[in-house]
Amino acid sequence: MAASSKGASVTLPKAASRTARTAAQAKPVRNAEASRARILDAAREEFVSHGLSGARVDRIAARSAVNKNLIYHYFGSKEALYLAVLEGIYANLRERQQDAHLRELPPVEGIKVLVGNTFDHFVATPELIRLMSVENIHFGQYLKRSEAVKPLYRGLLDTIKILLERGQADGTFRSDVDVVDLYLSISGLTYFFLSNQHTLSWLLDRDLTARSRVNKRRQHVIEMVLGYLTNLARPGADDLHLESIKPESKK
Amino acid sequence: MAASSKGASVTLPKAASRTARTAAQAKPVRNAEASRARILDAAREEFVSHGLSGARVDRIAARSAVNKNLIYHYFGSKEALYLAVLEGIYANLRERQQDAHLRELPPVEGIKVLVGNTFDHFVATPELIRLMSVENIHFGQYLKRSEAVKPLYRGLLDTIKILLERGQADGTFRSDVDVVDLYLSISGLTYFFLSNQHTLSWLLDRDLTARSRVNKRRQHVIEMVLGYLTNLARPGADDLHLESIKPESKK
DNA sequence: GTTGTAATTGACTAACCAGTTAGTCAGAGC
DNA sequence: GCTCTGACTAACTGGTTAGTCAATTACAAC
Repeated sequence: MAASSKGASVTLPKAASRTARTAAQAKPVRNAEASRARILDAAREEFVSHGLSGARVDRIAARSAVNKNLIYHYFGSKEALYLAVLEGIYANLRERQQDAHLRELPPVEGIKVLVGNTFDHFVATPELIRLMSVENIHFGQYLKRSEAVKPLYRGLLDTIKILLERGQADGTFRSDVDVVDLYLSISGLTYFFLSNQHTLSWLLDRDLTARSRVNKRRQHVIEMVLGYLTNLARPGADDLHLESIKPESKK
Repeated sequence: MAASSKGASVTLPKAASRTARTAAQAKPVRNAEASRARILDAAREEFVSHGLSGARVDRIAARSAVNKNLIYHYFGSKEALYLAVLEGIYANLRERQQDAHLRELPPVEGIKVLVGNTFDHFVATPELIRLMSVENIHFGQYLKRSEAVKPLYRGLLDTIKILLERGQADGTFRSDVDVVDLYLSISGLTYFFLSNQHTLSWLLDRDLTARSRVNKRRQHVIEMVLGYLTNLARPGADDLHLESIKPESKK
């Protein structure tokens, strides 16, 4: 309405330089794919450091050097953008699913490598843990909209199961192990340490982000899992069982 | 400025009923402590279910049936209110610190009860885990302002240390265990399972909130910790050590 | 070179929301 | 019964923020 009459008279240094660049075979002026990718990158950073409610679309636009409206053009809404980021991060996990080769290793060796890989992947991808936390704060409601992620877990569980059964068959591993529990433990031993690093460092008066601490933790997690699996004596198993499961004070 | 002249002419049915109630020795019309408590309760609910950025002060006011400004009168700001909630939740942990009696138990029994108690407390107080997640999303910056919480952890760590050392002295527990790592493992085995229940239930196609699952998990966590501690063989210890700590692909 | 299409933009808006202003009201102490 | 303090409230504000409107521009195909 107001910005109407500025038709042809203005100088065009921008357009000129753009055409020049294009002629010089440099980056094209318009590049949908690149813009989309830049938006996703900036959005990941933003959601990772501020959560879903704390994230600001304007900040994402600024970070990706893109007009805010382009974000809505490509993704439709803040929540849809968040979901896209979430799927991207989980899809990244696909790499780790390349663990089929572990299935042929000796059980102890296989578990050792698997636990180590899990640990390393979590350490190398801090965004993963932070987004998992964010998503669980929101009761996992966004992840549930994405069917794509689910199958990835099947393979991981299968690998653990195969290693576990082989180890049980040859008498290396104890027999009373549930695959899901084992997976939860492998992940949990690493996850808590990393997801709560900030509060824990403060509360325990130890710098848990220090490289030496992280390496030490890696070692401990592996030893814990294997120590449990290879302990065939099952200490206290006599009175450790069902009768000790109290109903709990849950209303 | 605008709302000036409405001095004495208005009807006072509210005031009348209030006086009646007061006369009848029911709840007093004004009660600072009760209002403060109601605000804190509502705020805890709100922060637990929406996080810090997602929480709405207006909603807290509505939930606690209190005028919004009263919240500012008592707490000063949304962040200060959040901190008050946080301190309250952690102070609640003090209960669990009543574990001095564990120190006299036989080591295996002591660890068993300690792990069970930790698990039960987490299960019974879901707000604790959710607020811990929220706080870590914010890099623990609010908790760090509260010096009150820290000492609580000292006692817990001491208890674990005493049990551990007694178990090592009498040959029940392995010797290469770090107290901090052990504490992190005890908490982590429970925390991950509970904090990520929503996404995990979906991804693993198992209802992890089911009572039977939770009981099963409790059992597993106890067995894992004790299985590790009492495994004196230290399997793979020969090649499990320092040389396997790779520098990792960290930039 | 015209036309169609998708990329890209600036300017705008309506709702929201933390925090404020300017008070009223209840009761304790005198 | 007056006064002073602190509990409590209604109405408002200014800045923020997700989302929209109405265009303009680059590029490709014809």
